[in-house]
Amino acid sequence: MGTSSKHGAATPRSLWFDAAETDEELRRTLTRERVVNQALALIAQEGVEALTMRALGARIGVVPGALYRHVRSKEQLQDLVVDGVLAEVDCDLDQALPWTEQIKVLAHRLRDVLEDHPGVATLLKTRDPLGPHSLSLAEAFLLPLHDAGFPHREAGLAFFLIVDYTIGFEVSSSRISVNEQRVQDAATRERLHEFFRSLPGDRFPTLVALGEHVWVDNRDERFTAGINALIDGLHGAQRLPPEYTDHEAVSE
Amino acid sequence: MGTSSKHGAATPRSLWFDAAETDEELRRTLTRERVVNQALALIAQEGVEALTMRALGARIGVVPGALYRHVRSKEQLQDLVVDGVLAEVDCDLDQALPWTEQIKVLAHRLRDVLEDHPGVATLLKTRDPLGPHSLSLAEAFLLPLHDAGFPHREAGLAFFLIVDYTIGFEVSSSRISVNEQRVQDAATRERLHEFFRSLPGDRFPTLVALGEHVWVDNRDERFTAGINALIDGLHGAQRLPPEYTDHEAVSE
DNA sequence: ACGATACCGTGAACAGCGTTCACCGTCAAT
DNA sequence: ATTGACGGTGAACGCTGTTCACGGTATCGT
Repeated sequence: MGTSSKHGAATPRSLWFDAAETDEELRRTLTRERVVNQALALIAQEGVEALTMRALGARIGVVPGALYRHVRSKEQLQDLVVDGVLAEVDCDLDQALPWTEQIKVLAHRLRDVLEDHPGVATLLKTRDPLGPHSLSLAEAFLLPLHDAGFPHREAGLAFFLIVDYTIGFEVSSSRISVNEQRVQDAATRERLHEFFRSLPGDRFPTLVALGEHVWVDNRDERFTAGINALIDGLHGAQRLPPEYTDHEAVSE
Repeated sequence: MGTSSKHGAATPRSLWFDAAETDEELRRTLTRERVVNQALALIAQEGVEALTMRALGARIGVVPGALYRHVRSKEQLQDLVVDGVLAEVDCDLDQALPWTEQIKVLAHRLRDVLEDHPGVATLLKTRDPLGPHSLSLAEAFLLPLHDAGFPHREAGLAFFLIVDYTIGFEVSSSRISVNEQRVQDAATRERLHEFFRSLPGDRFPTLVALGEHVWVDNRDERFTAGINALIDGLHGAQRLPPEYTDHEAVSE
């Protein structure tokens, strides 16, 4: 199995089983696991854009090129980081709860973990999650949906709807960076409100009226309300005929 | 907010009114407008990651540094590109339609435009859409919501819910790939299905059962179903008491 | 126990990136 | 006709991801 390093045909399995040989690798100073852990630590401390092969090498005390013995590319490293973060999501659910509650709990757990690792959501959107823990999470989402009676296709749709929203929400609302100012900075927010007030009221009547109430730092509320609305929509769609999605006239 | 980088100041207005002096700039060979247009063309032809100051300069027939006479940084260029794309969204709505339909139409228009400019959605998630056309779009979304009776805060929540989902969807689904190849490719999709079948069935029972039905290339269907569910959820929430979002127990 | 061998970090290099800046030509205004 | 600002040039700086020949080291077969 250890021989699968170079021409491994690069099926998704490579992401999967390569790390299984932890027995021998434990004694070595530099392992793939250590590289990924240090990458996570680096991201936690300095943000996701500080994840640089050189910076990571320096942090571990190794020349940049050495990392390539354990990781095929920076992209793969990012995949591994993503999966490492997703591993923190607790996928155990109380199956006695209604499916709507189970999904809500899981979505909130996912968001909390992403919140703890700012910037990682960005990676999640860029790469796609086929690592073992990503799949465990998918399984955890799909099971309640399936048990609730969603047919295969609809369960898939609902799954993507929830996950896309959760990740997308986190990507867009958590753009922070360490040095740059975020909206919850009071001064910046005040400038933003002033900006809205300065807009031409004839062109953006609703916007200037609602502006200060819209661009506020109420991310928790936004996410909770979003997930609730979304799941309510799914709940309603569940009891409708399968032709439910056929509002073709909409997309003109 | 991410629009201003280091030298503070730089209120959002800069994005707005800088380009207002088009009178004199028209006769010059290289204008900000031309730079942005060429950037859009470059992205359309070679993808968003091909947008490089050097490549853009070469395409225009100019040394890279020359671009900085018209654009403060690559970040600002990206902001301008985003706003240029958003300008293509038709914001006129038939106010006779129910608000749900208006929002659906608008969301679909937004998605269609983003679909026409692959990769731009990525920029949208990274930068803050505060350009004039971004604001027009926000206005177009907020008006029907406001008219439908959503209070300020709830209109804002609904607006972000819809926009976050639409953009997030486009970001994540426009580049689903396995080892760099898109899922559209039938062979790759077959490999993906095979991958799902190869998964340990005891760990991912639902996943292997639904796998082939979940990861399929039905993005149009996914988006339509998602938007419908989402708006139905909003529609339902509209008639509920404001304490509606207080399922605090959910986030454990 | 010894030599072969596979492993793995080193150091240097390459190509490309965004960005800056002194320089100088061209054009508009005085 | 002189001045002066504007704007493109070319070269450089410091950064990035990635590759590769070179050794040293630890393991394995005999």
